[in-house]
Amino acid sequence: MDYDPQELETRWRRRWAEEGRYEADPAADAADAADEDPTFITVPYPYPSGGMHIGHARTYTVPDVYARYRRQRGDNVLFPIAWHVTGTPIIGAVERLKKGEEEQLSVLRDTYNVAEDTLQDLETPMGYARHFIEDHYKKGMKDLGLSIDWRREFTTNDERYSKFVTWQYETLRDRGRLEKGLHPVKYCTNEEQPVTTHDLLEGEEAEFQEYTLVRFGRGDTVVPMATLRPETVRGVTNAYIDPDADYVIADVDDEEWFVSAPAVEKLQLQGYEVVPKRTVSGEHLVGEYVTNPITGDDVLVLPAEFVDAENATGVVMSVPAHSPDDYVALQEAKADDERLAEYGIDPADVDAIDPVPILSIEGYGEIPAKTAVEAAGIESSTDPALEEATQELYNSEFHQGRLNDEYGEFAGEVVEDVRDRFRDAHRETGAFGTMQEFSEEVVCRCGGDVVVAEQDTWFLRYNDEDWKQAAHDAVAEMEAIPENTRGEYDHTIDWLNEWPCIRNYGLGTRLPWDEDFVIEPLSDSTIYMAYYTIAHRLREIPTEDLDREFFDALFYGADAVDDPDERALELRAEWRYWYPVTYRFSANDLISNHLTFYLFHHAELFDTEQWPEGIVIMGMGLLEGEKMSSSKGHVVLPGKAIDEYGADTVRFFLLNSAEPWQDYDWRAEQVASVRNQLERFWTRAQDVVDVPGPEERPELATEDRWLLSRLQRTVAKVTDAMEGSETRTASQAAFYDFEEDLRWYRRRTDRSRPAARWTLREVLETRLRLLAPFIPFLTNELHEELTGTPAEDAPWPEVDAALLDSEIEVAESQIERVVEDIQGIQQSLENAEEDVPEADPDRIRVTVAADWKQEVFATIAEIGADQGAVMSEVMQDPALRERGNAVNDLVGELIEFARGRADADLDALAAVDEAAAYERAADFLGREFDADIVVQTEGQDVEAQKQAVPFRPAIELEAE
RNA sequence: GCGCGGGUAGCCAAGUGGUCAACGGCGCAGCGCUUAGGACGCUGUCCCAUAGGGGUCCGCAGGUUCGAAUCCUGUCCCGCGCACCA
Repeated sequence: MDYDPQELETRWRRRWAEEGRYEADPAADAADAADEDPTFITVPYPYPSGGMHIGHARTYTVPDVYARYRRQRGDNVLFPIAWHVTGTPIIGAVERLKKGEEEQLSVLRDTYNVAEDTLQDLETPMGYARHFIEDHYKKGMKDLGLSIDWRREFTTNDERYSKFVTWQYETLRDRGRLEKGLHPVKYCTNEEQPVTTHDLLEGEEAEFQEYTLVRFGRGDTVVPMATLRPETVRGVTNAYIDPDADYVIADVDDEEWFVSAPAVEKLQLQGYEVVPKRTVSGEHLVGEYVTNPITGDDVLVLPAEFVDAENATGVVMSVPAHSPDDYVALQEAKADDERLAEYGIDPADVDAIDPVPILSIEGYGEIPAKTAVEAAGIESSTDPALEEATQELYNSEFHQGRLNDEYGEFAGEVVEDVRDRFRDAHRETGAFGTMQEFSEEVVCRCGGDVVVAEQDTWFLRYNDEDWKQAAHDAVAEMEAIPENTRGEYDHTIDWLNEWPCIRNYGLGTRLPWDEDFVIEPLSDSTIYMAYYTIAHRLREIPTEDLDREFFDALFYGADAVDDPDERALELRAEWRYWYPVTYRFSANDLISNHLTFYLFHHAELFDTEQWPEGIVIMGMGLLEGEKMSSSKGHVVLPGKAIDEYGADTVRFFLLNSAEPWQDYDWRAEQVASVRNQLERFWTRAQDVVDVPGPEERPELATEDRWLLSRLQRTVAKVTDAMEGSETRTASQAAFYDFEEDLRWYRRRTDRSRPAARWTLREVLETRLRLLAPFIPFLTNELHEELTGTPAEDAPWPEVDAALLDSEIEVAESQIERVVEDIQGIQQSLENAEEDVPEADPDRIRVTVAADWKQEVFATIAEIGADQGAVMSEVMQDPALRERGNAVNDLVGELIEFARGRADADLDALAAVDEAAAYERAADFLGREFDADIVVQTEGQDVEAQKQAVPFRPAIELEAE
């Protein structure tokens, strides 16, 4: 029968669905259930804001392979899936669709093949989600043959799920892990509401920057200067303002402030009470003096066009000693008496301004900005090198600059270490304020300006020390695969601050005590693995019964509430049966948020024994060496790949091309080659199925025993690899590596022998079981043909120690070695310019080393690769002593050979009867080289022309 | 800047102290099989070599060791993540 993956895969899919093959439940008998150690595998639920591509296929196939492996090992395995729809991406996608945005339509039509008459179904968020769930993810997952328990699926917008999340957040609040506070958000001044990155036209990369407002004063009016370098306040020599821009004098809280007009709204949005009183041009302040709140010095305000009134307060302080920008600006101001005079400034006052250094740094002079400007040869503020010089000096000063003595308690410290403390100290005294601003311009899709607003929000207190400690404990107790990711969790835990966990709009669960807000996606997905264990049975319970007490009873037991709901206690048994999660498989970029949140929340809400047992990190996918991108159409859809190659090929490629945590690259050429290999495997397996061998195990030839021994090694290696989720190593060993052994076996032996047929059948059955997690369709089919049972229902193979035979393996590798040596000699002879008849020999003479040489090797195998010890042992033997130097040379050579080999291998080698091994292989060697093979022993039959050494027989090619 | 990963033959890629001129795949070449092609099998694919050999080699430069692709130091280059975005 030809390999027809479409046909056979369709059949198995139907069978699995009809049988409910992967629906997992605790054992009916409670006592049995208590004994079991079930396996619970999870993977982050997909976000159906678009279709599924081949990268997703791998994300879900890796856990599937592990799940299938554990099932064959006899575990009860639960592998569930659900759908994450929380937040704004789906809403945003629907809105772009409804607006008829070309790019969005193109992604839907061209990349994801959405039919025209289906598009209207996508115009509601859940309609949109449902389309991608059903037609893409679910279909793709079923086509791939994922062993998912489909009864448990849900979406994060379901009302019962919301009840669960409600319980979670009420519990967290009661435990003091939630806190109300202010938080900077992106806010569209046109739409008058917060916006997300997806809503932006420009400035997606913009970062929040926290400016310090240094409260300079002019009389009773505060003139707040915005700076990112508050520690330079003692170096301020003057200020700059845009003389032509609009500024306002306003009441801010209980004071009068002077700020740029655009700053008014920003300050209002950031929690300041601002009432503008009158608008003036910047010129109003030019030529005036303002007072430095730290030093008490009065400094002159100069006009400057480079000041951007759109940024922060529109008034900046000048620190010419440390800012190349300011230094150059000051030079230019000094040089332009005319302009100063226009503004009524006495040029002499400006001339008198000298840079005031406030920190020292190696490699620069007393005035670092001067050094930098002069070194770069900058003469004008328009010189592009100025920006570079500024950046470089800024960096150096930040990491190496030490504050001068006038900084008192802060003196001598490096800026990097002292800036925040210095700033905080002056905030407390009231000299400094604060204001948030973006690092670049941000524009909303509606065209409105986006600014930073401080908004009331609820935070998760990931900064609580005791919570961090609990999360660290969770990391310490779990298995991190690969192990080098462990540090990343700890690092993230240390670095994580309070996390705003609500948004103004989006799908998902409302904040229980304030319906205006919705819990954001990374915060409503931290313990939902627990929900899987009960999802299917929760449907029988009316939503209104799913209150706080219900879940308290479910998760904390009968004693946790006064009158526990019986149904909750039943579900509790299910939860306790499956929990904790054995492995969570996830992408490495989720360590810095989702996975660490997962640990935090488990550490807080559940007992130690319910904490995650392990996390396996998965690598990224490339497509033909490049990043996948659905907007560019640079994706492969699983459906298309499965149509083209079959699901087994897709699975095998995804699992075999790299370990789960390594990056992989989908290359059509390689995939096609995998398909080819599977087809060949199928064809050869059919041969074995079609020509059955003897029922009972016959007398086996050496080659058969060799192959079976290799098979045992393969079983050991594959099992070991699977235990560590090394799917590449495992599938490589079971498929390709063993294929090499088979190739040798086919070459080496007569496969029509009954013993060979029996052996090949044995080998096939074992390999089908080893490969079943990877290519379940094909292996099920063949294993059923072979034995009557699908491979997945057969137990995982175990190493049969009786079939392991190191001696045979070692002897066989000697045969390989002889073949290679003969080929090497032939090659060398063929290199000759003239024809050498021996290159095509009629007779090959293989001479085995004399017995005394074998004895010397036996001594080495016994004692080890120690020249001195071996020599003194060997010299005890008078016969050997007689040979003197020859023995010494031989020992040296053999010790070289033995060094680095395991003792067990040396013992196996010592046990080999070389002559007998070559004699057994003589027919084979004769066929290989089309020559007569003569095996003889040195000193016994004839003396060879060349010296033989144990495991390196003398080989002589002879032509008639 | 902080954290992680990586640089191996034309390409992909295995290899963490000796069994390494370095697994395997792709590509290329020769031979066999075949009407032909494909598939399959065998052989070769850094340089030199008329007997299984020698030389050079694993980003670069040093070092440790009897011995290094593998360990250490320095250096260059590349990829990924760094938050309120799922």
